Amino acid sequence: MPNFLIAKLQQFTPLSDPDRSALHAVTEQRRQVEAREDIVQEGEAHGPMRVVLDGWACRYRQLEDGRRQVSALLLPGDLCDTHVNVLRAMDHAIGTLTPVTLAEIPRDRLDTLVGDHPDIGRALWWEMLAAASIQREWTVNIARREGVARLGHLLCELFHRLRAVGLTHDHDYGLPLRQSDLADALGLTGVHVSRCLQALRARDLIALRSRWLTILDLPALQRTARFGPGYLHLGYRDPVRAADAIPSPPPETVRDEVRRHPAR
Amino acid sequence: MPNFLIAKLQQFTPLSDPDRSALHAVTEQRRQVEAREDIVQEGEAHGPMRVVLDGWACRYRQLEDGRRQVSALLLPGDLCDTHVNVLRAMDHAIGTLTPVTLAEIPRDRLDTLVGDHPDIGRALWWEMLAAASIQREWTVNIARREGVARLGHLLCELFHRLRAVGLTHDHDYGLPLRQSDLADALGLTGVHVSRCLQALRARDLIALRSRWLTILDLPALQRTARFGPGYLHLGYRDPVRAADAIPSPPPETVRDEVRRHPAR
DNA sequence: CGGTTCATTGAGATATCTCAATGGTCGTGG
DNA sequence: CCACGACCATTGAGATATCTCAATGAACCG
Repeated sequence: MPNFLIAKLQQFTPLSDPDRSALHAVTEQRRQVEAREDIVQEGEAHGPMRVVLDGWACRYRQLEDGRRQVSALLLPGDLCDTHVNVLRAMDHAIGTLTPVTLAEIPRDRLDTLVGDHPDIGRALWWEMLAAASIQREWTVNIARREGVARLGHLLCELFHRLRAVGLTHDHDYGLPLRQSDLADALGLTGVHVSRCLQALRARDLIALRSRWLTILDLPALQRTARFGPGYLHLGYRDPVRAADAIPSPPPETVRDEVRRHPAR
Repeated sequence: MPNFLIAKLQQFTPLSDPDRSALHAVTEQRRQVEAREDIVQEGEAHGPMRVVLDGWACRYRQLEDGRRQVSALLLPGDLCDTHVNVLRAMDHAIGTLTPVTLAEIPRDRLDTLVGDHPDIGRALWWEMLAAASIQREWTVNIARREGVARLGHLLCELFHRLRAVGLTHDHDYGLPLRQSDLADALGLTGVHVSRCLQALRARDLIALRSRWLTILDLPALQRTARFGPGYLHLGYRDPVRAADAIPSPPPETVRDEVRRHPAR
């Protein structure tokens, strides 16, 4: 499996060979988590720095009435806890959506890593700020766009973020979420997400079958979603995807596809 | 005027005398900005680190259709740009809501400040992470709570944040926003905010007159808004407000009040 | 005093929700 | 290989929250 953390950080700066092997070394310690389990629970104290190396996870808060709100989607290469030792307790939980491979980097190793490799430190800084920017954009998206555009916006965002780590194939990508997950992320209902998806399909903007999304007309989708990629702060500078991360082809049969993603 | 940056950072750790005077020194360079002007515009490159020393500002994005969404409210003591030199361009604008006093700290002074005063560095870290947590909570609030609760939640948040810097008086505070500003922050319409305010008034939870908010029953308001202060990561450890920041009394006449706040 | 800005109110339009029923797909066990 | 159950997506129809537009009212300002 390619190292998606490296792929991601290289979106910010090209890293040297020593940088890359240091990152490889530091992500060797891994942990598998099943789908639909918590990685970190609300109220928990801080632990090591965790990185999602494969699979999808999310930050979420469970509301009193049983509904939940996902406040961020964590894709391969994303960091779980930027909140170093500073905050006492997690104010939200992190849970998996698919089976996830996690790297756990002890704080002291992280410190020496950043000390020895300033470019990595800067790239981690960038990742934090980009994540904050995404969070702001979610606020805007949820607050101001109606269902269809809101959903389209998320699908565009995921496309660009996945492309940055080499997890797209043309205008396709594996989308291992069910509609209720999308609803939790968008502040909508599962039922309504279903209808919004229909609307996007009816306009020939997307096709979604068996957890595989095809964007049929990216410019048109971005237009209807009023999506601009600037807030992602991605460079696509060194398109790592060819070299370091090979995307899977679109599925031939449903069964094959589902098996391959995202456990791979 | 008390230094609200110091008041705020002391919510995280008590600072030593040298720390405090270093902060005083570094915030001496000030700038006044009129109400309803931009401090930083979208697309602008990074500048010095800016701190709101007095008055209210907000992060916002202007949408194509003329509406705008406020993604964060910046109160006295809050930082404008955490995005150090890392990101190329602002993905949102920062504008004032009232007249604002700004401190502008050049990057190199910031670096030496943090180098010489590690506690300040840690406190700035904390401020960043707390801001990110607030941003997540806004996502949840806007996505999942209906108008009345959503508005109540914001009013509770502002109460706690203002109290942390000593800008409350009992259960009152100056709220220099018009209803359309609240609407922009909440993802609602001005009209609807008006109705939600009526609802809160009708339940005897708040009183709001001439930019002064009185919370008549904080526990009840927090209950109906399902507000929990944990995500603010405030300690109230060293209640600086008595020592370093004197809140203004509630207004006697409308005219007096409006003059005093927040220009002071 | 008249103008400007903001808040309030009313009434019809729309987006989204809720609840309940139906249908599809996949895995499992006989 | 089929039948069943589990899980998820789809559809329909009525309920509700919020929006839009327009009119009125209140406060303040010069």
